[in-house]
Amino acid sequence: MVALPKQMAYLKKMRWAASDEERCGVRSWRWESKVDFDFKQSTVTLAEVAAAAGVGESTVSRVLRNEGSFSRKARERVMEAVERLGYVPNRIAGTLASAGSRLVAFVIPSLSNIVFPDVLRGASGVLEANRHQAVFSVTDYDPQREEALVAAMLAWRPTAVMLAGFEHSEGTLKMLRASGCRVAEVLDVDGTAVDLAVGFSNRAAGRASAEFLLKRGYRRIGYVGHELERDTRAGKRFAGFCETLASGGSPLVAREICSGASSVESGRLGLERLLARHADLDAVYFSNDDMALGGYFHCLAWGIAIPSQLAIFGYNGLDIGRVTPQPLSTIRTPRVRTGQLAAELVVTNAPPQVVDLGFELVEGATA
Amino acid sequence: MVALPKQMAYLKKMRWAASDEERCGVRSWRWESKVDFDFKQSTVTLAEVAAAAGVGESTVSRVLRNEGSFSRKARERVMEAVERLGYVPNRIAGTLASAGSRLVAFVIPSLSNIVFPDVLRGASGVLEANRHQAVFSVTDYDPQREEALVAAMLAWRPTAVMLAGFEHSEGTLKMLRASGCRVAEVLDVDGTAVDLAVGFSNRAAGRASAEFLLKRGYRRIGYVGHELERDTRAGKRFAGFCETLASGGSPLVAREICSGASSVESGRLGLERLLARHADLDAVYFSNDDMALGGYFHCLAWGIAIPSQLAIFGYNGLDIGRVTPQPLSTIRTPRVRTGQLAAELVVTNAPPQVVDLGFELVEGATA
DNA sequence: ATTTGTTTTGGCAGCGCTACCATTTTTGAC
DNA sequence: GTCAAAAATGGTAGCGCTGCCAAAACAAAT
Repeated sequence: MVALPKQMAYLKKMRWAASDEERCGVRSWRWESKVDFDFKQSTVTLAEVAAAAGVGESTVSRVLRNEGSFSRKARERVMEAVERLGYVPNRIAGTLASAGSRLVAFVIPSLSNIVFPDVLRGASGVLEANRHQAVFSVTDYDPQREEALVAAMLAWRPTAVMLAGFEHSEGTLKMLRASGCRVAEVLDVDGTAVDLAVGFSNRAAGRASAEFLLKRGYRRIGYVGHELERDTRAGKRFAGFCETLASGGSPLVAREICSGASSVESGRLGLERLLARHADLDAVYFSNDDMALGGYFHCLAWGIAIPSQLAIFGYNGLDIGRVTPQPLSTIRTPRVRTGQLAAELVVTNAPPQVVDLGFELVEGATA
Repeated sequence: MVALPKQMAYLKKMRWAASDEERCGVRSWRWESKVDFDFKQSTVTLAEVAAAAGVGESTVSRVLRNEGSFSRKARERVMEAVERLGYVPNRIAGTLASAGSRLVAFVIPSLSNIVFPDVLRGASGVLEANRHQAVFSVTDYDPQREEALVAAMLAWRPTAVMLAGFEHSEGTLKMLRASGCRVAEVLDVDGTAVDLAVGFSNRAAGRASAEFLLKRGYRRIGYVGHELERDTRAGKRFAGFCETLASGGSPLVAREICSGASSVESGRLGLERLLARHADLDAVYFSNDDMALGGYFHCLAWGIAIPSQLAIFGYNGLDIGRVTPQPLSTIRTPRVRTGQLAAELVVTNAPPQVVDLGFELVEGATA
């Protein structure tokens, strides 16, 4: 059912361009398609191309895949026919016949958290260069959905499935193992891989952050994060962080967990709430850079001096953090590289392995 | 369908083992897989399930798709066999036999520009709810690549193809029209649609921004943008902006075009360069919020008072702009909704139409 | 019981392509 | 020319599933 919003509150606000067309409002109109409205697939098949070119089907197939041997003349005739008929190969049929889908499935927690688009971006280039294609779906950090989506993905007989981290339901793991396709678990190395894993240690990142803050002399340290049960990698960072703080003799003073996904706004609100309870903190660790930026903005807005009055530390190393008036202190992670490498391992059919790409601590100016 | 195992032990308490290996470096090791390293696809077929269940193939097919009629008993026997054998349906074969891929192809310019993940996010939910799947590839704003990628996508006989905007190569258009699959062009309405279009008017957004700035009394206005030939929607905004400025009697004073994609850093550098040439500007329009944030940070860092000394105006209405110390003045666009609606139109096989979802001007505090 | 109508079932022909193999044509060395 | 080796070609059997159809089983009404 097409649900066209009839009246949206925000539209009333303003009207522009009284002159010609009214563009700002919701508007919709029919457009007489030149396309035949009976949307059936164009049905030029390889057999038809073969007939048109006056060669056998096998020859057409070989020419099109540039594989096996065929004469220059055959090639020309085939290409001519392909062009003339507007033939588009059917990979569905091709895959069924040859058992090689060249499809790589991504089952990721979210598209809002820039981390995952980054991985997709890295992988996407490599896949394309190797004539593979990316399919994806979004779990919203829900293991149940992940399981259902993995099942759906496997139905496409992908070359590989890529998932975030190691925490999956038993059912998911079982399916993956039974599927026979490659599995790449990315963005973490703290756990047991099914097959391939590419990423970095979140726990170590948490520890490194704590160590840095301690070394800088901060002692009353707090944490602002988002839902940890869902984002298990953030949970691991937090655990590593607390661990090192504790063994350093300055255990975490307080934490504020914001419900929902991480966001700049959550970070800002989280810090506000945390400081309301503990005004004497001298440093705050955030679950990631988005959250940290929110904290940073809070401080800017309220005139809290950074880092003398309060230090801020994030995670991810987003580009934006390098351009803020004071560069954000954070840990930069090779997310794009993670996607690239995972894709490379998959397309080269590399043996099972875990690759730790490490991370880089960016000192910045906020801690 | 594969029965999904119930309990998930996915939250197997992670062990935060003591300080063992140093995780921060690059490291990689082999892991002895329990999976047979001959990665052949599991080969349980529907026929085998039928045999195991003691029913015909058709019955299995009907049960699995929950379509047509079958007895309760048949259902039970089939499900039991499916579970016991770990059968995963093969959609490749299913699609070939039934001509309905339930695949929606996205050919988008970029994953770095948050706009596109937003659209994907909106579409993704709707598609999933309708048992469709998203395939995507990235053109990097290159029409040639777009053409190649569309061709590759069409080989999967998708239900629909979604593209950004209306500017496509002749070849792309021809293929799309000939493909017989639905086409949705998103994020713009200023142009001629092939089939479906969902978005908002970039021209009008540019005009609205200019009108707003003029109304606020700014007269010496500049522009900082990124490569316009590539991002045609940004180009349309710019055109609309200049148009209104000119007809308002205060034509654009200067512009600074940064090479490469839009980014916070480009915005900062761009503003710096622009001000070096024209110190007397009283407002700057940016090609989008990322760029505008960069400009905002530049001002913060250099003590340029906003908006009294210099006004800043962006485009997109990113969340982050609402949380900066001064909320960013910008135009908020319904990107997620665009993805949703486009997906809805596609899955409901709605007639060809263009839907303008409008936009909202956010006054903010920077202009 | 018999008839009529309804539900359930299984067989099988493709879907469009590739893999394999057998056949034909070409090439090159004598 | 001849002959063996190599290159080029075409026929055809599936890949795993769904759609169609006829057959079988069951139910309801006489």
